[in-house]
Amino acid sequence: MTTPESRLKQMVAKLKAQDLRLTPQRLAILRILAASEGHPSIEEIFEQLRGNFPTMSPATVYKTMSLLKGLDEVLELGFPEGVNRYDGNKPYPHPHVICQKCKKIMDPELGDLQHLAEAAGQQTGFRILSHRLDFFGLCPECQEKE
Amino acid sequence: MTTPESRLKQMVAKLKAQDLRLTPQRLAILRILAASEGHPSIEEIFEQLRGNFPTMSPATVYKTMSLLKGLDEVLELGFPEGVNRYDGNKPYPHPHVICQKCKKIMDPELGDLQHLAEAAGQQTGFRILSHRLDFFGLCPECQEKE
DNA sequence: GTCCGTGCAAATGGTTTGCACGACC
DNA sequence: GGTCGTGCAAACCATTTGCACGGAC
Repeated sequence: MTTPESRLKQMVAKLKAQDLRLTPQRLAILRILAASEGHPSIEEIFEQLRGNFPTMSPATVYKTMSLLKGLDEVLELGFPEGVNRYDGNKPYPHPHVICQKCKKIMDPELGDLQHLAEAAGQQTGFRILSHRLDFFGLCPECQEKE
Repeated sequence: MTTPESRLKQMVAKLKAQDLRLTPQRLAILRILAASEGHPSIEEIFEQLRGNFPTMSPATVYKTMSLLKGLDEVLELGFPEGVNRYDGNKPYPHPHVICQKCKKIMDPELGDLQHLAEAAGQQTGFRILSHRLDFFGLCPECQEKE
């Protein structure tokens, strides 16, 4: 089990190792990512930062998330018909369960998909490098409201 | 094994059953979808149609694909960082293998994911309704060119 | 003859980019 | 002090939408 504190240290260490600057804005974003149980959007992160950084721009959040993605310190979940979501706790591919109504996202534990990836690679001749598995449905709260 | 002809008939029947009009443009799009082994984009479909329909507009292709998606006669694969792709042969969720370089898409046969969907639903309390599984990597041709 | 579908053009909206000032190291 | 990061605004671009004409039934 990774704690928010240790996760934060990991990310800070990664930045320093790359000679990247640890600005107050970046540190604040890292704190949110390390502490967040959910899968925040750019907008949500931006709103949390506005209080402490009145001049904060969404562009800075976009750029920081792009940077962290390049360092493999955050997993980006892009959605063609919606807003991107980010996972700073498990920055590697893993399955997600997504509510079609309220957009809540959870992480089920399903074991790994290694055997599926190997089968897919063998059948097609592809060298498989990554994957994404999303389940779509209704969360318990949205089921009740139906 | 479904043939292009029978697949075309299925789609035409679905349109008629809904009292939707079978225009020459729609018929041409259905033909392309039924015959296509690949996973064409709107642009690719549009280009194939230009010859026969000089006045054809991309908007018509977009609207038709949206219509077919609503009828469950085509599977839309949306990509946040790229162009949507469409599968008219298997209009239900199934795994895909995608080349990161040339964007080729293939369908591996991996058995169904029913047990994974059930496990995900039980763990999270979600009612699972759909899913998407993509494997990303390099196709044989793009591996050689590295 | 009616209503739906087509096709042009304009709008949409999350994300990206350019650029100049300011701050981290 | 030099360079990188921030933040404003403008650009981007696939997709969606509005609207009026024309064709399917």
